[in-house]
Amino acid sequence: MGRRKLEMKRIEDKSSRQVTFSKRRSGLNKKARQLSVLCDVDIAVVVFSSRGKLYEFCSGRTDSVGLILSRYQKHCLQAEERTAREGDSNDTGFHNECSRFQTCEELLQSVKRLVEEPSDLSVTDMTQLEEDISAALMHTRSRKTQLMMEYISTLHEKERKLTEETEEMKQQVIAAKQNDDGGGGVFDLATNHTNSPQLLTLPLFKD
Amino acid sequence: MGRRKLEMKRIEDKSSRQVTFSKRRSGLNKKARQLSVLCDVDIAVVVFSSRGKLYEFCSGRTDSVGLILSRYQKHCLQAEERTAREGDSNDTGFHNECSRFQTCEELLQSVKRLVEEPSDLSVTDMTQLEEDISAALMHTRSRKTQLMMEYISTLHEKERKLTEETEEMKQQVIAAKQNDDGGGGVFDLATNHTNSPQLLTLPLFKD
DNA sequence: AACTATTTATAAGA
DNA sequence: TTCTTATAAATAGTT
Repeated sequence: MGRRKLEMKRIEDKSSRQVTFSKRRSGLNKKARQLSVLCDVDIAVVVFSSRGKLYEFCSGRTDSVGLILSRYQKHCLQAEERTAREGDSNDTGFHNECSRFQTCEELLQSVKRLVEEPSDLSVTDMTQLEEDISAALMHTRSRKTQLMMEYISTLHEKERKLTEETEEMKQQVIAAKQNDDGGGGVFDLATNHTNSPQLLTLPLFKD
Repeated sequence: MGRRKLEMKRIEDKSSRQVTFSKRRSGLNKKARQLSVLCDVDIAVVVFSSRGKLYEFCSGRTDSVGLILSRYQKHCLQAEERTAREGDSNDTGFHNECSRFQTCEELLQSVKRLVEEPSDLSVTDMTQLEEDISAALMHTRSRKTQLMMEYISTLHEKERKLTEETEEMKQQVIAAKQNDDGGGGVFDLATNHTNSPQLLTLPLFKD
């Protein structure tokens, strides 16, 4: 759409590539916003320009790319776990690759044994063990990062709510003060039940 | 664009909402693909339908939403780091412990060389390299965790302050209210604001 | 940044 | 669902 049809390949002229980027990026965001509103869905769009600059969009319902992304990660991990379980249903334990260790516990004990008593296991065995441990480590790390990101998201949300509440309070104080001055017929008793949004408990790093 | 202009609000009819979702989602992906090709950028799009189903798109250059998202997280953390240490600009290098590689760049290039051209380096050399890389990885990880913990601390602090402020406000409102008690009727004007939850934008890792 | 000639996307209908 | 088509929307090149 435009004066002529564009070939679908990288625009070589830097300047017009920049212009097209700007126009089409806003177009993409518009489309994303429309889709999210019309169809009632959550959308996040992340763009990295060739020079590494970050552009992001996300639908208003969540209003945080990070929130959608942590949801994405959670979704992926769950899918991963599902397929892992499908693969062989007798493996109740930790993950696919960990062929010989049913549980994390078991793995750790094996490692301990190997460290303590010089075993007669072959290099192949050790390689397998190395891979198992490495896989477990990867899994742990990814979960750790995911949990931290989620936790940060909840903190952001809390911050938002508290800021909101404080703003509200300020408004009320101003209103109340004005009532004192004028002595007129407007009063404010609302603060007793000012929807205090239950922000107190804060479980650190517990799912 | 269609037989008639659509209002920009949720389509109530479930069936046509589904049809529109399908059409517009593919449209959005097409737009994203075009933008990525024409302007040579990386794009990830994540959509969660209202029933929690995940749809994802990402540009072919990376071919992994996860990759782009981890880049997103990295970007955010770096931004956080920058703002966190506005003061001390004397630490120019990458890490302390990594003995032979001054910069991350240098280390990565060395590794690349070793992978590309079958080198004549000895096992000892490779072991050293392995240890260097491992050290860099450790360093990176520990720094990442440290930064996230610091960030969480600042969020906790913020939360504390906001809670405090809110408490104070409540006291003020109560005090103001008591001054009014002599007056006649009791009215409540405050709930007007209370009921508008006003979802504001909350940039993750910027502040 | 605005303006159009065109192309493209898509809402409704088949 | 898939295709068709009238119409709305996006945008390439221009000013």
